[in-house]
Amino acid sequence: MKENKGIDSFQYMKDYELERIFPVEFRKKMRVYSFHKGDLLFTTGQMLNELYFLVEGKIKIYTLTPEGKSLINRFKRPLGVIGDVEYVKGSPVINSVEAVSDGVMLAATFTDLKVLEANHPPFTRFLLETVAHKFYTESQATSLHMLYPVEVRLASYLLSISSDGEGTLFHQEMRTENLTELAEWVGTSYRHLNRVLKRMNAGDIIERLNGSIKIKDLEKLRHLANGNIYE
Amino acid sequence: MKENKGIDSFQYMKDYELERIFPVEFRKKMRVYSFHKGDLLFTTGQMLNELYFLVEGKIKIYTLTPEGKSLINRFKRPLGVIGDVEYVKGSPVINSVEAVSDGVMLAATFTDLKVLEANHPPFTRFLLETVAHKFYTESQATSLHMLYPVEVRLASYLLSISSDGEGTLFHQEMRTENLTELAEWVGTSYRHLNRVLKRMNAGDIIERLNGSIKIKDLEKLRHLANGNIYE
DNA sequence: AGAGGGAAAGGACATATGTCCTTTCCGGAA
DNA sequence: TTCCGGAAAGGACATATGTCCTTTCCCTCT
Repeated sequence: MKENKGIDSFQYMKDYELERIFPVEFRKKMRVYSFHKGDLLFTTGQMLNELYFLVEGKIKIYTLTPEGKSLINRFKRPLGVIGDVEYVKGSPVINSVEAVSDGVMLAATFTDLKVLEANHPPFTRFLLETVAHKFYTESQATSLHMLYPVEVRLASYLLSISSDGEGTLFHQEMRTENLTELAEWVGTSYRHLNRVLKRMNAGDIIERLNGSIKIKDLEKLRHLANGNIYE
Repeated sequence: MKENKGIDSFQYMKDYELERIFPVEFRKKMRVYSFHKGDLLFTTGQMLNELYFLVEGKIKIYTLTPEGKSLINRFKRPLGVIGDVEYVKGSPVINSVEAVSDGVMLAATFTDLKVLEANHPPFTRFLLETVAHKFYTESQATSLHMLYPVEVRLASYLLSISSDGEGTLFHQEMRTENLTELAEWVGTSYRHLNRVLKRMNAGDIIERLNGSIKIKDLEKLRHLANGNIYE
């Protein structure tokens, strides 16, 4: 990730309604960074001195254990805030962050932000809402993970990414970029994920074609997920 | 839980440094409730209209599944804040709350708080710090739960409650109020907890006497916990 | 078309954890 | 002291999940 002065940060701030929380003078102090797919953006334990706003692209937040196991905590798309908890607590980075696609982030230093907070309450309020939402999501996820088997979590996941707006609800097709990643997301091993997928396949709940997963029976899936849904 | 006008809320506010976040005029609007051991204080799904401050006693926050399984998310002692996320998000209560002992809570209505926020930034800041810390803790717990077996979580728990301040570190004795509760806390079944305890016992890591657990080998325990520790 | 590499699928076996019961133990009520 | 009930301990068996490998499949490059 590196600074990119050629990008118009003001447009992004307008698009994502950051103007309300950042006064004009403040906006000028912010920096713009761009990154590429696969970049390791932040690492557990590292100290931050800037708060970041994801305004373009997709990133994933994950935990690495000393033994090398990895668990994806969540994905983020614009508008995502990175480093909020670290800013408030003054603690080192909790989870590692990796770019899933190319993207852009805006940044403001902690020092500037502290000054801003002193004169501009809306920013603190914004942070509060952000963190509250993160907590809420995390809390739901914890319960889901602790109380139900992989099958249920997988069903929830499939439901949450199947855009169920229209009537063309059925036979949704969603190519999983990568089964390994999916496994890390639901918090299980690749092997086991495969096993559960096979079971769902046998139960005519989904259909697997060339590595893609097609939902065949939304009702059964809902029944499996048992009311649980991500986010 | 019921209102108790006989209790001096001002003393509590002084003790827990709430005076900084609540101006004098505001303090008068706050109510005091007392509750008894075993009281069900809040239930999942319920709507709140007050924010609570635990100033006396101990409570537990837990999740109940439709199937009746239960998972303890955390315990709280003074000063604990209850309803912060619900206040910010305007959402129904996430987890149920039960009194573990008799206790006292102060309360302020959401309506009053919104007015307060508009004129008194320190309160918003306080909430932000509270929620950030909750998120941090929750996040650690999630990783621990997802990535390690019960044995590790149990070791972490035992370490976290063994006050390791003095030199009398060894042979700490801590009577688990209740093994069932401990099981819900580490997120496993009573049976399995028992099994793991037995294994630790056989490994001379702990010693079980009349339902109490005595730590025999702190080093082994640390090794098991593998650097993970609650809170 | 042929070769090679990485992801997908799955077999075999071990471990972790859950469920259902039965047996012990211990402290309080009679 | 005796009896009883709830909590502690643990046996037996089923299920969930992990680990280590091997086999298939595609896709791409040559």
